[in-house]
Amino acid sequence: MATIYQVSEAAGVSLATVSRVMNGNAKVSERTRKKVESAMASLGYQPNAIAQSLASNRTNSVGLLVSELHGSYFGDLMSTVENVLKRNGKHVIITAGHVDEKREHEAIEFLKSRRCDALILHAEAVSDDYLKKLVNSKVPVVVINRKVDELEQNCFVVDNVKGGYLATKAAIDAGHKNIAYISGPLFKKDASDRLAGHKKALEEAGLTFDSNSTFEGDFHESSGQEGMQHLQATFPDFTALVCANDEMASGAMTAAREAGFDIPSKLSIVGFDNVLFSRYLYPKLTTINNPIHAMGEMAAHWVLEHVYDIKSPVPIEHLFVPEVVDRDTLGTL
Amino acid sequence: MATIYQVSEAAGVSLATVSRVMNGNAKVSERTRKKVESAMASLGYQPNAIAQSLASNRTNSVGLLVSELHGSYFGDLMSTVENVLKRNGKHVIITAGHVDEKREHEAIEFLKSRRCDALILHAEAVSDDYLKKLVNSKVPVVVINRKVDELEQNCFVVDNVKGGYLATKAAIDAGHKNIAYISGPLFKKDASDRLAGHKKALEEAGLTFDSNSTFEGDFHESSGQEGMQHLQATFPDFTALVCANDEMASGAMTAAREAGFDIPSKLSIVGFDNVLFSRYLYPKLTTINNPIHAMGEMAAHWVLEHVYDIKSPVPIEHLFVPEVVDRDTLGTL
DNA sequence: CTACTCAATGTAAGCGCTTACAAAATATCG
DNA sequence: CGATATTTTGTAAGCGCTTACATTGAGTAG
Repeated sequence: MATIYQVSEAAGVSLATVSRVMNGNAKVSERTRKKVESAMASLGYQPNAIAQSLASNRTNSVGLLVSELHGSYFGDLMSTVENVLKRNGKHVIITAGHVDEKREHEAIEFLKSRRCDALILHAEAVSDDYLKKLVNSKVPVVVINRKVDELEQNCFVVDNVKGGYLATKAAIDAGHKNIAYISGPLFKKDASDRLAGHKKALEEAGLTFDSNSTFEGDFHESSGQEGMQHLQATFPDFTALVCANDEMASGAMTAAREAGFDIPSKLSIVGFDNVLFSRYLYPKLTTINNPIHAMGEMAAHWVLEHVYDIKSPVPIEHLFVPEVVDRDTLGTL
Repeated sequence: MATIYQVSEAAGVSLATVSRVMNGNAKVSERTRKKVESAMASLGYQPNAIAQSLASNRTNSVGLLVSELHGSYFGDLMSTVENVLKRNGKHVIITAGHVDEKREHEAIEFLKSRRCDALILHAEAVSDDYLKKLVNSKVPVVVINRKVDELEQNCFVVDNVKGGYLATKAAIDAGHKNIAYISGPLFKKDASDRLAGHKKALEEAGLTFDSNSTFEGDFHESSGQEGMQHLQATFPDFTALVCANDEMASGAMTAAREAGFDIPSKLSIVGFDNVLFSRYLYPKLTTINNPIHAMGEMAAHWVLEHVYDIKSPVPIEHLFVPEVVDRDTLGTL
């Protein structure tokens, strides 16, 4: 593997000059630039990014922490972030935290040890305090899908309360009065916010909230099935079921079908997130759009602007509004 | 950010000693190890991975190229690879090639410039020659889902011909005689292999292959819908439809439903890959298991064994056999 | 022709580590 | 107890770049 030194020799110039043409910054005469470039080409020279980073204290890479490497939600997030960053010549280093405090912590430390120029975190398990400390350290950080007090400027979140509200409101508007709810794990802020929105919509419509109408799931498919089964016992007669995400809605649909409910004639279902596969489901899932794409883009632009001085083409927003995606699983009563 | 130098000062030892306790390799007396460790702790020292890499010529990271960062298939692959590598203290740097020769090439060059210790490539667009050159250069490379002549030892593939054969055979065994097929883009080896398997099964059963019975899709959902519509015109009366992947099968199911076909009573459908969501579909998709999980694991173990001298717990295999996953979309005639 | 600019290039000191090799400290043994 | 083997520690030379500063060499004005 050729080094800059060999290039400089071949081109008959100094290291500094080669470095200059590589970085295109300083003024190099056309003649020597040509010489250097042809030397590079003939040696198949490829700069050593590691050495560049060490010397320049810039890695041109931003760390991205997600909970999992699979799943539609994270797939969308990773894709979006990578796209806008790559378009600007920056690279993404992705790690997974698996919603586990220790592993998230390690993942973040890993990204820091790789000297990422900035971090984009979808951190679910790590404490607010840790995040605050992180933000106050040297490395620029943005947090996705989590609002931390005092860190508003670094957070990009969807209005989960509103989303939860809209989901249930849609069911109410369709004439439903007995509405069951499968929540996410309530220690997670987004899950509890969505539930809060659900309650708000009920209240506003003069419906009373019955604690038997709710099942606490874990955001995974299977807990949607469990929830459906559980709710049939604790809260029979519900005509609509709102789920805190699409995975659980899918599970609930399966369970409902097995229990002989036709969707949506006998049971309406509303999801949340609008992940890609929600549209492949049958019937196509009515859900709440979670603008993960927009948030990822915004987070990436924030980084470009704050770290690399590349102005964002769009104004930086921190709060995103969810919307109802009306498809086929919500029937009028 | 503390450096090794500051640690060495605080502990009253030399750089080398600090380095030694960090790497745990050389013999350091218990006493000085303690001193160094407490100095590290009190300084919050975190080694600079970049500097370590430059000095040691080891990055402890392996590059992973996938076509996309989203999608079940790649999600599974990334997860699996990351899991086994992380378990062994290695890190994964993920990039996307987007099935475009130029972008794949760039992505690989990026991984090389980051001095990854090894590369795991799901490369679809780059030429065989390029891959051969790559393998013959310094960096250890493994290729997933693509068999390159002369590079058998570096390739991990599923037997696509057999998979295609099994899918169609399953339909034949269920009594179907008019079997349509939606293939992937035929310039891709896996797509053409699967189609070859399909033809082989037909032939073996004494059924003649009618070119009107086939539609060339692009492996995406929407081309499944198109394919279904197209085939109704060119090859009416088919009772079973075999699709070269699950996404297209899902699209075909949607189109079939819209056209009023009940699945599986009026139309049977068989997919390929057994991605996660195939089980969420309604009816649950009968498909061919593509052991992407196993391949990812194997690729990771190959790297651990060949690059890091960590013996693989399982014998290294290069060819994986697909199997039928019998669910609800294949009906007997 | 000399003095002075200013652009183009070179020199060399790091960046934070690893690791041969050398030196010092300690253990072993007759 | 001294000589030798062995363990522990230190010294210093890189790894492949970037970049502040120094140098060179034209070009320009007087």
